[in-house]
Amino acid sequence: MTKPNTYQTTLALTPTQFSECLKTWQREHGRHNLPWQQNPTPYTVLVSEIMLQQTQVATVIPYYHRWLQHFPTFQALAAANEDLVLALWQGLGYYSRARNLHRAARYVVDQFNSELPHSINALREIPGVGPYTAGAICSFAFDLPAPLVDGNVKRLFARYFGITGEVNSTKFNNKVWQLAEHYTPPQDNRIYAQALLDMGATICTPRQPQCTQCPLQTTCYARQTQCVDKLPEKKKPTPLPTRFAWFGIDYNATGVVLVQRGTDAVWPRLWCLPEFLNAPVAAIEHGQFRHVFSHYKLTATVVQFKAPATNTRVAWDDLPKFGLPAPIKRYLAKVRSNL
DNA sequence: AAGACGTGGTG
DNA sequence: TCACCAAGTCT
Repeated sequence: MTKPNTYQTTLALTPTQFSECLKTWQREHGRHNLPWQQNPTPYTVLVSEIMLQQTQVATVIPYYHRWLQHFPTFQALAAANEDLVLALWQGLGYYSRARNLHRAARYVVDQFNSELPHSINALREIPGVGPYTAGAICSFAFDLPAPLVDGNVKRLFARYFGITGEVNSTKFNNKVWQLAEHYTPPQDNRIYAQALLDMGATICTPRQPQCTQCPLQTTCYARQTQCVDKLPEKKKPTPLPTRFAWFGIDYNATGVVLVQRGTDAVWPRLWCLPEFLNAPVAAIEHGQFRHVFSHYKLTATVVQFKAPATNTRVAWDDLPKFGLPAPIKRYLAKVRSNL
């Protein structure tokens, strides 16, 4: 007999009660003015969901508007040039999302006649669309009953249902998805799904959750047992290692030499100062910068060097046309301001 | 299964 | 300065 990893209180709401409670809360207290909630189409839902992966709402908003101005439809995006795609994603991070979204548009145009399918399985064929995004598209684009699990849902469910085990372990994830499916309402899933996200973002927050404002407080496992700050269980993070890198700079009053990075490195396909694999010998240092990634810290040294005449020299005024890594963009802005 | 993959906001 | 976090996916 295995120990159950879920503790349901006798007070737990039925799926119907649970979804009705959340939907009522959403109508009164949820977010209704986000840009992608205004006249949503399957395309705008896909764009917003990809941009919102691991990225906060406030950060996404300006990118979302700019994106739709340049690429209003699947067809427009499918026909776009990759440099413009990356330039418009510049600063958002996780750049494979941009290339996947570009590929997704081509896939939808070619395979689905420019219309998103309604089934989870078909949606999952699309580059960059994983289990969460497929559920989000069904929910937000089509108002269909489909489970959706993101960080908000994991946190809210872990607390409400008392799901133990390390967050993102296979066992934990399976349990959350199982509950998400069980509690998905057959009708009005769009507003229910939005309620899950908005509750997680505004009430059931990671730190200092607003339990007194929560419509689920009287039946919440964590609230009843006063372990809200213990759930979901997180693995202690290992400190980030530090790596070193060296970049060469060759510039004048007109512009600066840039190279396009490969697909297998960080900052794939972005334009960057040329990177040296090893510390250059006897080079003149031009400057340094530090940068923190999700999985390591970078200490970078920039050295002066003479680039081959065949290298691309980008005019200062043309930099916005290229996608540059955020720290490189900052560094070059400073260089230019000192000209 | 675990690691790669960005960045900016916040306490 | 620093730890933690944010609507995950891919390999």
